[in-house]
Amino acid sequence: MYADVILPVPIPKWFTYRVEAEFQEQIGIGYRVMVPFGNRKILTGIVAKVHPKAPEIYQAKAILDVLDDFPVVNALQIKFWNWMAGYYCCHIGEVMNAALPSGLKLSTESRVHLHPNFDPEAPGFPMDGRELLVLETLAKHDEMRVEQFEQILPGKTIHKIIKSLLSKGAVLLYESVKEKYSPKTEHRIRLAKKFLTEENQLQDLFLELKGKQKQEQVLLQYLQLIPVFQKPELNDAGLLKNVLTDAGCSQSSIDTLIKKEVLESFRVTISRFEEQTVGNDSITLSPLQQEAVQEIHGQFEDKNTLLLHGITGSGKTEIYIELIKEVLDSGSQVLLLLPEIALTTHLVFRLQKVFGNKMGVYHSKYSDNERVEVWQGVLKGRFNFVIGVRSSLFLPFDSLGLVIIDEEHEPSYKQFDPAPRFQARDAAIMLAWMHQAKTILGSATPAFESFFNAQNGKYGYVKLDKRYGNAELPHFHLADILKDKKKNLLKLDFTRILREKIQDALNRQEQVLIFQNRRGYAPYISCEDCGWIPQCEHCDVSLTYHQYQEELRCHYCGFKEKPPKACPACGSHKLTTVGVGTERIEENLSLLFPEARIARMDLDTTRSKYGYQRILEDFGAGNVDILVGTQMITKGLDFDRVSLVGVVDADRILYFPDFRSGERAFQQITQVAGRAGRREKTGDVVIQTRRPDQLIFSQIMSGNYTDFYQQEIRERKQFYYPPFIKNIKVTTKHKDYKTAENASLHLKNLVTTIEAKKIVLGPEKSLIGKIKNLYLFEIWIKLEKSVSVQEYFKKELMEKIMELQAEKKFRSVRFLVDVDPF
DNA sequence: AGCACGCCGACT
DNA sequence: GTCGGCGTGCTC
Repeated sequence: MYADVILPVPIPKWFTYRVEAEFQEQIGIGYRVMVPFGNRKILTGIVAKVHPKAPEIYQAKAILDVLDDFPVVNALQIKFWNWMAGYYCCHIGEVMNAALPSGLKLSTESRVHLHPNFDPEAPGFPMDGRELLVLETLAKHDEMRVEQFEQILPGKTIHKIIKSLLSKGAVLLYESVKEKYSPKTEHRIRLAKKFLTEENQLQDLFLELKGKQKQEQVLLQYLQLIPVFQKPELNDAGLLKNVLTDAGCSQSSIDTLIKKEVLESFRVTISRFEEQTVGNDSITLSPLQQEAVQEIHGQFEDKNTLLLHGITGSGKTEIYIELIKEVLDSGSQVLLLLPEIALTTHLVFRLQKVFGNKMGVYHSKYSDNERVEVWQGVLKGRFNFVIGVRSSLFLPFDSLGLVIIDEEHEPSYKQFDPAPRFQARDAAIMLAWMHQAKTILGSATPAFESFFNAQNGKYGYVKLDKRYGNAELPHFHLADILKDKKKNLLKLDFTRILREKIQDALNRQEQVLIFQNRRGYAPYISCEDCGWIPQCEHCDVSLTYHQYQEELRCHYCGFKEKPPKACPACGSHKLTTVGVGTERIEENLSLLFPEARIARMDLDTTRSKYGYQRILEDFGAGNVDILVGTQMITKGLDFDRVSLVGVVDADRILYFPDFRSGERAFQQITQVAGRAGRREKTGDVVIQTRRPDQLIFSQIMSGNYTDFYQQEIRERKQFYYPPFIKNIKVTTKHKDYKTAENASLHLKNLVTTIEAKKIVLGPEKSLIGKIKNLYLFEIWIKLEKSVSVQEYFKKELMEKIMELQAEKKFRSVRFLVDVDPF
């Protein structure tokens, strides 16, 4: 028998291994196996297929070990991985890497042993000083990890020395596999069994303990808590040690009793997730919501995917809950995808109250061990309902009935950097299709792709356009930055109207959100005399000034340095900051409103595990009057006391060189505006711009998504943009500018020859021309939207890339393929 | 992607 | 001489 194994390596090949007789019974699709790879390495992979066909052109190596008693991945998942690798032009090993929580990936460590037959006294081996040092250290430690020698012998010579010792027969080297996941355990104690079976034993024991007060006390306390004769099953479960110590028993007496074998100490595996109360919160749907549920059911008769277009505060959550309940009752599983930030909000608590411990949460800030437990929970049926971020798509579901993607327009559903560069919304639709499940896309401002599909009937469409409790849309105000500037009314980047509105809100003790989509203090600093701007050494960007840490930082590679005292170009001391980031807004606000309590929420203040939660809780508790933030604040804030939202610089969002900038601006401004005023109160939104005459503002203000869509979509059609075509971007990356450009140009020429209806643009320097010392060039392909054309084209494209990489001069060029890029 | 192999320059 | 740089080839 042979097994095709998926390995975590980016090589577009199957790896076939021999299955020895001893494993033939135990192996199957989805089992983790340990296999030798190359000379030294041992990898763990997942079995994708078991078959009797021996590979023809090479000798298959044997599988070393099968690691599981039951598969950790099911056949459907492997099918899904395969689809993803094909669609997003990457290797299945890369998909596997993204899919498995790293706790399920095993790592191997090289360990070194002294050879048992090696006699250090025996002469004849010339050993140099460093070899002797290694031997001496080994003699003391018996066994060591290779990396441990790095402390003793700095430099990269360790491997050579060990190799030399190996050839002299002085040491042995072996690979030890370490399972990264470790279950959480608890230390418990209980009364030894023998005291339960014979009653006299216990009396004898008390006689024996006479005079040993402390020990007696322990025993009495234990018996008081656990009535061992009435309820012997309680004794089996035992007691946490600290329950006794908390009750005043002495630690050492407990230990003595354990030593005397009166008490036994044992460990039990416990879950990292507290048992929640079984959900029993019921919900009542409003008549409108009931109607929507009915409509969804109706459309699901002949549509598999549905767009639920519900404005902020229209009560989508209750509709979700109702539908989830129905599917769970029918015995199927449910997946609810959310953008990361939305996972920290009441929505989760809300759902937890309803679904209790049937619901698993999969968050990117969870530890590895926690993720493995969610994975296993899904595998074993503990969690039939999971709410999680993009990567929860990969959990081992076997019978999904419903997938919901909330805030489906969110760009964070697209993974950029390591392959697979997948769009979780689209992948979820495919996953649902494989499960014969239904999909709901929920949003107040749908992605154009989704709305387009709803319009042409591919998706069902249900609209909720009444705010819950009939709360009204906020009042919008456009503030003309240039006009205020002329009249000298612009103070510290705030127009008069925004300042007044903030003051009003503060006076009424209401809260304010200020949105500025740029972190740091200022985008850059500049010399007033010669115009010099500090650039990153490794990237083609100017450095952002962060005042708080008093440093210049590159947002692309993390490079930082102290700002210079004088201009290095001309020596001038007139260095000023240019532009406005969140830090500066925060500072300006504290100057304008010294009495207000101000907080900031951006990547820099939320880096820690519970970063956002802390800020959100503070804000929710009313300890903060004004919250400044990047797009993070556009989601997940549902606080009744926010009555004003200010957008500092709408133009920044609008003039991004990208065909989606209009769509994005509409979404971001609408979303952040939705935070203003809820329930009975009507909120205010102030948008600062230099171009108040633009049509998009009136569309945002009237909440007229459809008008906006109609107008934009015409342009998309005219200029061949999605959703009318498929976009594929190929980036070439190399440390040498010319090589990167050349590779891109050659690829363009090759791609042009592929027979398909398409337009190829480029090569063009990337928006950021250099990142981490690598130059970036890209070509864009606009491709006809038929599935067969796409499949053919992608196959050809990958072949062309391989062709190029076979050429010497392009060997070290990296080609990154991004399907449906942002 | 790693990692070994192998061929060159810069030092003890 | 050796150490370590990196170009090249390979992984069932």
